[in-house]
Amino acid sequence: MSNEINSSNFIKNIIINDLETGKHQEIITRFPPEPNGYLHVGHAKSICLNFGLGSEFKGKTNLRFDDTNPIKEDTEYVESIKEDVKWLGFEWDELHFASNYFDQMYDSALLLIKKGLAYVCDLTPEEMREYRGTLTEPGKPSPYRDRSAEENLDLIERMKKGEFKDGEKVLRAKIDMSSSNINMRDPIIYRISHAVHHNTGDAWCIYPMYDFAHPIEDAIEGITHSICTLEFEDHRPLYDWIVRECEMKCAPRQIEFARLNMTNTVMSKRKLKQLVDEAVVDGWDDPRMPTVAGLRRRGYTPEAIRKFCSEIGVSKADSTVDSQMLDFFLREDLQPKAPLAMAVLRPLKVVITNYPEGQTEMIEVENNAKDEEQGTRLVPFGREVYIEQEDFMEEPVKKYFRLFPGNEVRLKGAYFIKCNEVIKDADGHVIEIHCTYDPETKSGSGFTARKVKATIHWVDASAAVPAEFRLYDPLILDDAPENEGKHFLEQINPNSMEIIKGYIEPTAFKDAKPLDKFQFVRHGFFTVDTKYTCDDHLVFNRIVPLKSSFKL
RNA sequence: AGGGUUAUCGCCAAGCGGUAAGGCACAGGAUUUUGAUUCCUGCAUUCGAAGGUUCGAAUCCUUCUAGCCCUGCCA
Repeated sequence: MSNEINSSNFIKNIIINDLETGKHQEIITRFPPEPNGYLHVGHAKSICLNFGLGSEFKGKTNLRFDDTNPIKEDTEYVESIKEDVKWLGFEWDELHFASNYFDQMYDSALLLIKKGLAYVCDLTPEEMREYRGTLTEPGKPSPYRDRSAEENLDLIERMKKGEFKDGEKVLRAKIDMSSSNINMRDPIIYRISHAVHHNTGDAWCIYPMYDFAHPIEDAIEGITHSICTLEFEDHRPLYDWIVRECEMKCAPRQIEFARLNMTNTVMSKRKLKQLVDEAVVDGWDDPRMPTVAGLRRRGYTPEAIRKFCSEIGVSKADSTVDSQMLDFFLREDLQPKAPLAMAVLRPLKVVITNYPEGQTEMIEVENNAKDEEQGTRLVPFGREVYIEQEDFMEEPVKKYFRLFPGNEVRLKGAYFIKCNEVIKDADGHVIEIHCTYDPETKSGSGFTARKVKATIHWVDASAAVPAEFRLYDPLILDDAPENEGKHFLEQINPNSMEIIKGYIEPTAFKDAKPLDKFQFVRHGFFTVDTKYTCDDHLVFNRIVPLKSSFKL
């Protein structure tokens, strides 16, 4: 996936400089997710950034699982992450697990102890908090801060052997309890956790903390540019301290950028997990989820997501990208690809009274107006068709130029029809309309004597295939002021999914497979769902509606 | 004695002392067998504010203001 990041950004400039000054001959980046959930579109930004930089500068990019906290991690997540990265179109040079470096990390911890730069601390979490100080007051040294290297070596060994319970002891780096940067106030670098790890099983009962593990992971892999999000800016001094004091051969450079925020989108792994755990959604791949798996099932394409990530840019300014931008790149990508087909979501029966009963003819329709190579197909047409309810108005409003009594419109690919009669049920609802057609107006015949101001889509009533259409709205209405302060589960839009039973023309879908994309005239872009699909009853997810639908 | 960081159009975002790119959104107009698409056109005398340096400042200096992050044995 080369040159999709074309625009300039500050990280690129740093890399160019590092290459030009000879600091590096080759750059190596990495994407380091913790396997504690599925990837979402925010991760896609990081993936595109890291892999994009790697390929643009002909360097390397690793996929590394930052699995240092066994209680939150699972192999289900590592598998899904691998799949999603591949689906997005990227290939990693090396695949690693932080947990495979546990031995080296432990050795580094021993080194720190020997250098007098780490100590075992017996403070309870509450005491620890107290000793840490506050944002405006310095911390005070732990009473265990001056234990001898010998004693610390003995204690860490016994911690490793499992002689202590969870939380009883920790290993801390000895840095500066009065630092204005709280991360430097003797941060914990190892904690005890008697938990089974998805990769190392029960081999370990002490696990390194992120601040200690991450720089070591990067350094071991020779990462030149360690790209992370803004909230780690305060951690950089600690990152550099660890690399230096652990005497790593390679000194990766941490660079922070602003994480992706998008309007109407929940971009928090924790909240997304909650939606799954509390069964608010169908699973991580629910089409309403902003997860990569959800977007895929909804019908988004890797190309559109990549283009989006490259166009939104990379900076350090907190920002919220308008989700309309993603929609735009989706339409742009799908427009020439997805064949145009006819589907009627809310059917209204039209009887063409002067069309011979029992007669059927095949109408030739182009598959994609933008791409002639996609050819044409034959669609059955007969005396009774379904049109969209909104394409008929008994009493037309101003500027309405679709069907109404006395008006003539074209049925796409077929004939002009004129509405003569409106049939209603006992309650006065329109249930059927009667029209006449003009045989001379057949599509392609060159008829020019009269013009119509509208063309509407239709499906043949006897040949139409029932189908289900799922329309989606954002799960969360984060723009609504009345939602402010509410627990996020109470902000869930109860109408985030609308299920509509309608009809599709039979022809275009004979060989439809899950994830095939279609453009339904006037309704937008749809994909065949990966579930709930059987031979004669397809379920379509609406990926994105047309830019602006018919506003009256 | 808190520290870090950000601020360019409604939303993203280039710009790095030589006189404000681009995209999204929006608004007009043209074409259209779907009011979509496509196609033109318009859209920051101004860069958070105020001073200063300079022939020249979004870019340099000073002060101020606002937002975001940091007090997990999470990452």
